[in-house]
Amino acid sequence: MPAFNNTFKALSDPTRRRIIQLLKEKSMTAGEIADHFAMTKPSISHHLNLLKQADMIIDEKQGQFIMYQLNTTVFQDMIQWFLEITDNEESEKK
Amino acid sequence: MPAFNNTFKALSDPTRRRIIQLLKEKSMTAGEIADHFAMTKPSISHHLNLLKQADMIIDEKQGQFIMYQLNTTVFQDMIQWFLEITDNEESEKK
DNA sequence: ATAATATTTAGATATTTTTCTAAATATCTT
DNA sequence: AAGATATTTAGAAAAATATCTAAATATTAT
Repeated sequence: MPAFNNTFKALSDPTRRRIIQLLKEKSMTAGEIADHFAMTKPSISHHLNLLKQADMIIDEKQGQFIMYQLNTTVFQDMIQWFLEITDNEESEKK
Repeated sequence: MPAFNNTFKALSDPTRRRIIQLLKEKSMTAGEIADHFAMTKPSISHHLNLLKQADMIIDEKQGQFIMYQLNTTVFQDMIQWFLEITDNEESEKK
């Protein structure tokens, strides 16, 4: 169970948000992802690791490659959080 | 126009998220907010400042007090961002 | 088995963030 | 005007984060 805090932390970095946007379009290998940034591969690998710990992406080894894909379920939970901020009352059934 | 980045940064801290939750219930003065935390007032003031820079709260001086209130419009924008992640295609009208 | 490719891990450094104490500013009360 | 209260600003210290280079691991191809 990934803490909510990890999710927000993961989203606080622009590079990680861009990675999410990229993976929204299609799944990619770590190398492909890294090619989109002016940053070393170890740095991207670190960001991928944080996203993974936040349960926002899923990795699958394919031979010597590692394919990354978005895990959209966490985003649904996020939307819930935001809705509860904006909704006046409601949803407060104890 | 507060950069999107500030909003995500603001949300990345648990204290600030709790402040948002508090203000969701009702507007409060800086001091009232601070009373909910085991943290000094200057620290809370700093968090309030970050939330304000992210345009997530509005402050209004009332005599010697400063009343803080939630600005929900930004949260609507956030929800949009998350919806665009989860929605498959759609909304891609150039 | 060696070499080449893909990716991560380890460790170091620089930057950013959080939090504190002390001081400053502003308002209200006497 | 002096004192009390509410809040912020300034500056410092500690902790967390982002990024790099170098090395390690794993897979594929020769």
